[in-house]
Amino acid sequence: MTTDDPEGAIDDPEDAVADSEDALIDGLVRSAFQIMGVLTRIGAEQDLSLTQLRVLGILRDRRPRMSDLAAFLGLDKSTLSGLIARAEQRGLLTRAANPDDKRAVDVLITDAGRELTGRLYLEARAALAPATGRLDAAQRRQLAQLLEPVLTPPLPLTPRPVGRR
Amino acid sequence: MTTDDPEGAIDDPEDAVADSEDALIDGLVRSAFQIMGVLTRIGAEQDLSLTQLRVLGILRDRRPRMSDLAAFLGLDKSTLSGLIARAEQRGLLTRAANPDDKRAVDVLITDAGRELTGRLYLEARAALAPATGRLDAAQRRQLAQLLEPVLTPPLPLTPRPVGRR
DNA sequence: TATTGTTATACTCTATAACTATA
DNA sequence: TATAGTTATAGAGTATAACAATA
Repeated sequence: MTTDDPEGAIDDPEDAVADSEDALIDGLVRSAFQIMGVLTRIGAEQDLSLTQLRVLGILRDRRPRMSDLAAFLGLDKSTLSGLIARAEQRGLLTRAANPDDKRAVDVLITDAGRELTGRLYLEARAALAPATGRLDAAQRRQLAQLLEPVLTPPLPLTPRPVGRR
Repeated sequence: MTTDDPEGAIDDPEDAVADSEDALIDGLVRSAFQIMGVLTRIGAEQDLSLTQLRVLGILRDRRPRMSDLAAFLGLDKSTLSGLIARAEQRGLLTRAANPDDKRAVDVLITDAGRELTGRLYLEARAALAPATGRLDAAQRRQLAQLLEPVLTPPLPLTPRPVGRR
């Protein structure tokens, strides 16, 4: 693939590196908007914003305090207060005092929230199946593996008490 | 990789397919939130919403009518009216009568909008470099190639007059 | 009649600022 | 003093409904 840019040397190795980054970022950005579109639509059908859906997904195996959750989401703590309050009124999650710090408030998913979240994530998988199905199983595994190093580490899991699952 | 789920048959080929889909969708969703986070932050520094930034990116080589743009973005036309009006007031894009249909309005990027968009996309690439840099160039190319079949087709490009670039 | 786009309205999301309680 | 969280406020994003102009 040559270029007709008179300023750039043809076959410059640095250009090749930059091109592979451009193509990758273009693909990542496009896939991001596509995924967000699916999640936004599925959430909207249940009057859940994208952020609320994301929070519920996080809470499935975590019990973070407000401030940690806000930092992870990149939101101001005041934004999270309202968001959590609305979801709490709908019975999807609860707030509980943090046992170690009387200033802090932990956020927990409820059974109803867990049930709804599980249902919506199945819907998302179904909605994306036509897209992911254009790869075979080996390609899907390879894509997931290549994605792994690019991903930011998630919020740490909250350990479950021994003996429960 | 075995499972301890007592309900599922071990090494069931259908389970393996489902697992590869789950892992892929998990990675795609996580990468989507990561990319959105970067774009949201970069846009916010210029008082641009994620959607406005996306619109500007689309307009770089397209001149869609309002209704087509709204449909592609998955937004109501009334939502787009406000969005475009605010960006137009800032001089980043313009509306022009569609020559073929007197009801329709085309959306065009301005020179200022193009300049800003180019700058922000460079910023996004720089912000994502630590993440994409965890792959070498060959891996980046492979990742982009595997992503390609998964992606929804973009809005059609508006052909440029011959002789211009 | 149907389509394109705008406007009025209402609600959610978001950040900033000011506040209380605790560390 | 600094940190955790809430509330008040204001602006942007979003959809629904009603409307005017054109197809």
